[in-house]
Amino acid sequence: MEILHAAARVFRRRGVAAAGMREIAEEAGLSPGNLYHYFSGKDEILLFCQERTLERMHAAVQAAKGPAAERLRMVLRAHVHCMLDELEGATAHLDVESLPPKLRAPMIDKRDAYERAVRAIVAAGVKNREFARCDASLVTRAMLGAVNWTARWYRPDGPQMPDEIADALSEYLVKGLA
Amino acid sequence: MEILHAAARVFRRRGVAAAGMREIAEEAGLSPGNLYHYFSGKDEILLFCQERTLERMHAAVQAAKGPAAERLRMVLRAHVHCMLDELEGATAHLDVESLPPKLRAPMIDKRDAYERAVRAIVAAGVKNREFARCDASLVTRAMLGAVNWTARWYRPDGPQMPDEIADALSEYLVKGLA
DNA sequence: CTAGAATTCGAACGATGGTTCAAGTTTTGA
DNA sequence: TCAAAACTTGAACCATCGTTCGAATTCTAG
Repeated sequence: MEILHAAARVFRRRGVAAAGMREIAEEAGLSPGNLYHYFSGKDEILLFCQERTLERMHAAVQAAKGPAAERLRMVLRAHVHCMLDELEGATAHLDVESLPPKLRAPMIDKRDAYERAVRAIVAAGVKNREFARCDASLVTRAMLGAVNWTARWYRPDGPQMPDEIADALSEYLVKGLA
Repeated sequence: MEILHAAARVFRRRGVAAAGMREIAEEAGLSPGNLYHYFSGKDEILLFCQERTLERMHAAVQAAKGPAAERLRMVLRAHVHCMLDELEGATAHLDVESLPPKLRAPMIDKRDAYERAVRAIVAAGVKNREFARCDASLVTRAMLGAVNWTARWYRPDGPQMPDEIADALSEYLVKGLA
């Protein structure tokens, strides 16, 4: 859906709270009122953006095979690409609080499930001595923080491509577990 | 200033954009209109909150002595404490975009100066073989992302104290440089 | 060709948010 | 003691935001 792409660009440019329906409408090339023929409101637009991204991240977890270090690198790389490739990822983990409680709860569940999945990889690596002993929960949050943060500083016209960032970042983050 | 503490709590609880002057006033124990006797508006309140935190972080950089690894750990630990100890830190790096351009520019300068200072420690460590070769800029951003992210998931009633989080997190982040 | 459905528009509504202000109250200092 | 300064208030103002709606336009199918 083209509208979601447009909305995601505005969310990213202005921040979710500051993004107005009028600006989203203009970015998508239709009138403000017309948005409501496709979505019930701003909340639903945000929800769809977030679900899209989070499903892509879940898929990356499922697709990861091999030793824990390798799986972790794959997931983190996919996560970075979600954040940077299209301009949509930023709203996923980053603004769950903007949703009304009814929509927020299931979204948080999915986000937590993703975090648990990543943590499980870390824990598995610790168990078979691939990684040093560590607080898997804390380390997982550190990793996710580092990758989520890319959405804040990445500039498409910067010196590095998303792919290089994904490589270098995931390598550094996994290295800290050795 | 007690008002700044109250404002910071509301910023943290609701997010900067969703925090209203009326709620800040109530949290601070005075009337909405009275806020304007102490600050020119919401923007200025946010600015002061951010400056306070950032100055504390700069101070931590100045205070750090010893080998690069040790200095880095000290800075990161201080950064985490800034985020979690008082409830004020979260607005610092996290919502610079909410400021109007006039106030934002000098704020971004200070934030960038802090980032450069941290990066300088990383680069110094690489230069004297304390750390492995790496992209100092990227690694610095990864570290800052990880510590900034703590403000998102930390809960005062959680199992870990800020001090434990600061220790474990800084240790993991520096370990990735070995 | 045409009737019905789908789409599109933009003005208007109600709510909310930051801010102002005239008027009261308290504090200060001589 | 008392006047000036500082502080405090709560209502009101204005802009903006999400949303609604009736009407106009375009698309679709028989």
